[in-house]
Amino acid sequence: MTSANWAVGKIAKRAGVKVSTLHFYETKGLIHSYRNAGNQRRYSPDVLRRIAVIKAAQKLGVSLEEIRQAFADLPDNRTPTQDDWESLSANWRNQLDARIAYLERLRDYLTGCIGCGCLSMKKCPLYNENDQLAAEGDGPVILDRNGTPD
Amino acid sequence: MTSANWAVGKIAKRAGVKVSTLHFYETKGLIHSYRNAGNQRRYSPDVLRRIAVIKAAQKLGVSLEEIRQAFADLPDNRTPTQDDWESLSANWRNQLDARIAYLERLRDYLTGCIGCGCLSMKKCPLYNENDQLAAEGDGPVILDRNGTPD
DNA sequence: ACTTTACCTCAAGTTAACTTTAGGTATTAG
DNA sequence: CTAATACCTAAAGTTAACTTGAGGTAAAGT
Repeated sequence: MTSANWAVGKIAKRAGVKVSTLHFYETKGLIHSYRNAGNQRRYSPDVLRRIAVIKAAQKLGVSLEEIRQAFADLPDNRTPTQDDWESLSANWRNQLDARIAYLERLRDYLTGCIGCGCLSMKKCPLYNENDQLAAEGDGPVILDRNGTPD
Repeated sequence: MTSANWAVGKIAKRAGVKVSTLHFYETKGLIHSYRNAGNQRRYSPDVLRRIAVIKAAQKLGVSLEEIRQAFADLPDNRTPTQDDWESLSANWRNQLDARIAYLERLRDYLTGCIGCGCLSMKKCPLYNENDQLAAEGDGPVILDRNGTPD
């Protein structure tokens, strides 16, 4: 069995997070601890890698809830092996690619919109991209010349 | 003078936001309204463009506070003209470029880290990028072989 | 005129991801 | 053995960006 005798303060220091964060991650089901005779948390060193995965995923823009689900999908909830991490990262990489692509599209629109005066709510993709509003019916519309109500 | 006789519900509908959002933006100093005899808000149609700018900026990842500051930097706090919007967007574009570059770097690391087993807290850029933790002293460190505490 | 719909203000609720505080126990250093 | 740390739990506070609710007024439709 893995040695599980690290106290929470030691783990926190090594991982570069606060003790309260570890408590919090535990309540969220992201990490796990054992208890010693005095009811204090003791950790297997595996938890450090798990925290590293959490922190890395957060940088990719993955929420704790998504991370929790990814961890939960691991067979019997164990700490990810290298293979597990590979599939997690492949998954998250797709999300990252999508986010990058989205921002790049915005950047292009932003460039295109400079000086074109197209920042009218209905036409400009900067405003409407990914909005259902862009369709028909109510929602953003272009102002008429004189801007009178009704 | 600009006609300022749009009621908040009309503006909300045209802009595709809730009335409460307009109230909220007003308390944050992002938009401005006039009052009629019965103390109800009335808007100049300019506000629609301002909302469009807010929404566009949010998509770029700019916070409301940063938007407020950008608006406040406009001479006499007026609605941005095309030139104003150009300089705002040039500014925000830089931020966007930086964000994209950052995510691209993460993507590269993610690719590089797949299968390399480097997700150890001290070495892996996925964990340490932009962290002051990466330097010296306390902070994330690599586990030793046997993972014993102290 | 009367009734519905739109507004108003102020306070409190919401979500994510934590941190802080309070009151109390376990460990550790000397 | 004792004092200083380290831990524990549960609850409340924090920030951003809004939304919801309560109690009451104004405007609009018929």
